[in-house]
Amino acid sequence: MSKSKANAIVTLLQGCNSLQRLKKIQAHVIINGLQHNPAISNKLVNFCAVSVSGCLSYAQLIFNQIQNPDTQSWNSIIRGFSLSPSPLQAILFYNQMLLSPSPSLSPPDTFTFSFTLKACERLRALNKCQELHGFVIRSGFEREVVVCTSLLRCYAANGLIEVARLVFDKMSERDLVSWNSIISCYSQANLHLQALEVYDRMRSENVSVDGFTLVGLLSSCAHVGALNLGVYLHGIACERGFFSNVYVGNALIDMYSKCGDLGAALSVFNGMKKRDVFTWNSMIVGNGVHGHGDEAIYFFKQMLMAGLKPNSITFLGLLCGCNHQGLVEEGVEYFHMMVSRFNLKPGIKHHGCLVDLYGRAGKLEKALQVIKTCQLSQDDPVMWRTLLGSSKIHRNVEIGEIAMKNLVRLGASSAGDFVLLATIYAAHKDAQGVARMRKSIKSQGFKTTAGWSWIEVGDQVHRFVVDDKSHPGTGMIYRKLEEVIHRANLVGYVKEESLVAMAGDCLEKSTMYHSEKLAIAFGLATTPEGTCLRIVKNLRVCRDCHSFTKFVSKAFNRDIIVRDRVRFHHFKNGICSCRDYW
DNA sequence: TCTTCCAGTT
Repeated sequence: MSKSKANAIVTLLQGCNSLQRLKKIQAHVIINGLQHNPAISNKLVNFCAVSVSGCLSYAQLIFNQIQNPDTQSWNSIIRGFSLSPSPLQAILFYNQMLLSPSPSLSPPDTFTFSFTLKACERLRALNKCQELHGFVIRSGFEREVVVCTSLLRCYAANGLIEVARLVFDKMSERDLVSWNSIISCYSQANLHLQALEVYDRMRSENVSVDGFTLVGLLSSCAHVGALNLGVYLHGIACERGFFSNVYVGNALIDMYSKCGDLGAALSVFNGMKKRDVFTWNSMIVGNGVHGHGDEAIYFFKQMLMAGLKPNSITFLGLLCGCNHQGLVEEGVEYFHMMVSRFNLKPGIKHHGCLVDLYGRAGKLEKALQVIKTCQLSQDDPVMWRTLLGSSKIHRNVEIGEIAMKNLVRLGASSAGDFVLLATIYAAHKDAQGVARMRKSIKSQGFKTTAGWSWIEVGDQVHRFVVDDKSHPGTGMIYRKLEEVIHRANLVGYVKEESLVAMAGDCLEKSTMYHSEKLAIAFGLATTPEGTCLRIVKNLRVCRDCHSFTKFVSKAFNRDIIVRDRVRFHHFKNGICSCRDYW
């Protein structure tokens, strides 16, 4: 067999772009007796496993015929399977590799570890990840940036973010991908403050950012409502030419709309040259959660005109918009359109939107019917809780009790649910009903979810919980709060005693120092006159805090935007954008 | 070779 023939075939393989053509080349390989030439086998496996999707079984066939696969061939087949729908195969090949008759001829290298770890990441195979970690250390690969980055991602995917951080901290050398990876791992683990802290460190170490960094950071800014930092990152994106990156554009839209600035989201949208489904969805969802149903519908229509196919998230955004604006007919129409026009099966969340849509509009029987006709919904506490919420708005005892019974049946009833039903009884002056609910709460010893609020001042995000005393400026904050309450009282604020307070010591003790009040006091004390305060809260705003914030916006002449668990409240001059309906 | 965006979740 001549060397030039082998070289010619390798060249042919390099230009090959289809399986059909590959099979022809393979025929030449066999005719010329080159099937055991390692360079050629390598190229063949690599081509099938990586370059053409769906050829993995063929790659495996060729691989099995290689008598003594070298490291490169093993890597090709492991990589192919690590990215495939069956990553477990990649791990099996890795095991085989270690057990091969002459392991010294094909020792695992950087590539082997990173591909196998990718498979572990996708499979959430923690044990294998730990085993690999040990081997990486023993074989001296822990100095390799790529291997360590793969390791940290693998730990993070398995929920061990602290271990991921440890791996990151111990790296002798880091590249931009490792920085980006730790940021995105934090962001995906909902540890947004940590993600933003990594950026502080990047800045102090003079590491420059790229599109990936920006996307991870913007996503965290969106979640904690860190608008100032988001705006700063927007500036960097424009300056360094990342604005044309569609991922960055989408992350910017999401950040602006989650931080309550839909105008800025729109201008980013308008400036984008390339838009994908994410872009449109971000606009539709953004308008939806702000209660701008008609705007969401407008963007949906534009999206169709631009030739894009909506997906299930598009419809969630649309339904959410219809919901907050009370567009019942439109919402129902879109719900049915999912199947009839786009062949998308509504999921549990779409049903949830429909229940909410009917419920808020007072069509409680219809809402109940939706739950009853969907098998999945009947066993979902969120559905019944939604119905209970609607029953409270419309003071419907009968449906409220049905919802409560089902929550109890599912073992999912919480203190908040009993409070809701108690409110309905109270509205009907049913003292016995209220007493029964109070008793249930006490006897079952429910705990409420701890509420917290963030506020961004400068480039720092400050977090407060109920009756928080942990902030370094606690003394100043509480003194300011006294002053704020006093000035709010002067313009008409009266503390609202809610049923929650009536229920006494089994629920939150004091509505005086709810986390948003502390955040507001802190914001007023530390920002210049006239600055808009933006607060993000994990729960719904309570009646008293809602009223308090309205009066504060008037007394201090400040715009205050509160993003609660479900929607935005924009307080201005004593009035809230939700018109007290939330 | 290692990295990214849209919902909702008590």
